[in-house]
Amino acid sequence: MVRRYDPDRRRRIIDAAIRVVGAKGLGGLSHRSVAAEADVPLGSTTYHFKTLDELMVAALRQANEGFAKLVVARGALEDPGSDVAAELAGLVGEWLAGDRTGVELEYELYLAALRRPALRPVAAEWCQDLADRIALRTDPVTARALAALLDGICLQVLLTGVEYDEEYARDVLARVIP
Amino acid sequence: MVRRYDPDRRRRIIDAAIRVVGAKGLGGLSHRSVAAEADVPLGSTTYHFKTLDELMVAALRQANEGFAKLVVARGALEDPGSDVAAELAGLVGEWLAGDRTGVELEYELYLAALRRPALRPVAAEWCQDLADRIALRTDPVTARALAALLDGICLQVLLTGVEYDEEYARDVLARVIP
DNA sequence: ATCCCATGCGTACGAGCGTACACATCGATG
DNA sequence: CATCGATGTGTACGCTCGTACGCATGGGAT
Repeated sequence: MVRRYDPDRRRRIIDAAIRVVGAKGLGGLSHRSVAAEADVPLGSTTYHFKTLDELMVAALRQANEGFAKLVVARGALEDPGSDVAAELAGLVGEWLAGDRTGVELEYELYLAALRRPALRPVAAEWCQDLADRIALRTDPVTARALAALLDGICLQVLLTGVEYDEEYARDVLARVIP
Repeated sequence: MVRRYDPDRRRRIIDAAIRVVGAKGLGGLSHRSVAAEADVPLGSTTYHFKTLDELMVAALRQANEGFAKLVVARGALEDPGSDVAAELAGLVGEWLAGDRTGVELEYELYLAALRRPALRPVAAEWCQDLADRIALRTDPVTARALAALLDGICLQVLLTGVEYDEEYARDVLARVIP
């Protein structure tokens, strides 16, 4: 009965949800676990998010900004003279290099969209955003293919435990660019 | 107390598990749901599979043969003179065309493997198998890239709801082949 | 023929879950 | 200042779950 009328309550719940998914996976996400992590009562999470899907969508939306921010921070895809394949390969390398919690989170939510229609639009947005960014430097068809290949490469790294090989990525990405 | 000494008990439980995952997703898999689907008592599933992970591994291993069987049935990748890109694009088209239960199942495995180390080897096997098959017709590096691109394309189709475009797939796959 | 134990069966327990709902508390509105 | 709605809080209900455990059974080893 202490922290009443918290203006950031909603945001804090979303942040907590991201931490929970990062720590325990999507399966560990529940109104209760989020409430505990956010240090708010159970009723508060159910008030702001009637269903778990709603909470997931909000969390996924926020988490998905991770890669986008990396792109901006790196200033990738900006210089029209640079090697697109090399830039993308480097970008993914940096993304995978640090704390992989964010990466795993993105893909977990991404793949969860397979079974949860509510997440589908968010996943589609993520695809589209990436393709759009790449399309600044290539034609749209190539951009979509590059996005698909990047996804595939990331998944292979995450799932098979194989090391990310930036050389290899740059090479095969370059092949897709006509 | 009727069906005692069922020699196929284990197999029937696995089959039931596959049906359950196909119908309700991995999240719907539980000892109880499988027991109900297989029409066996709860104790029987827990006896044959101490943990859910064990059951998942068995079920997914069996389910993963789906794509491989399709490859064999189609006789794909056999004729050394054929167009590899076209064959792969057609294969995926056929895979995605019919009942998508098997397809979703495969990708659900990916999702689960992200968080469950027990499933990682199974996912890795699937990746490796596909790459090996393709490597019959290309060098290993290209094969791995093709497998990644196929994954990415499938995911885009499954997640964004966009129609599978075999022409497009054939085109971009061909670009990867040197 | 006897015995052992892998296998099958039923039940019970405690934990965690989503949901619902009644009550408390402020901010804004008039 | 009075009121009302939005927001926050606490609790309780009914459900499903994994797990454990005791008993039953009969095939195969001896």
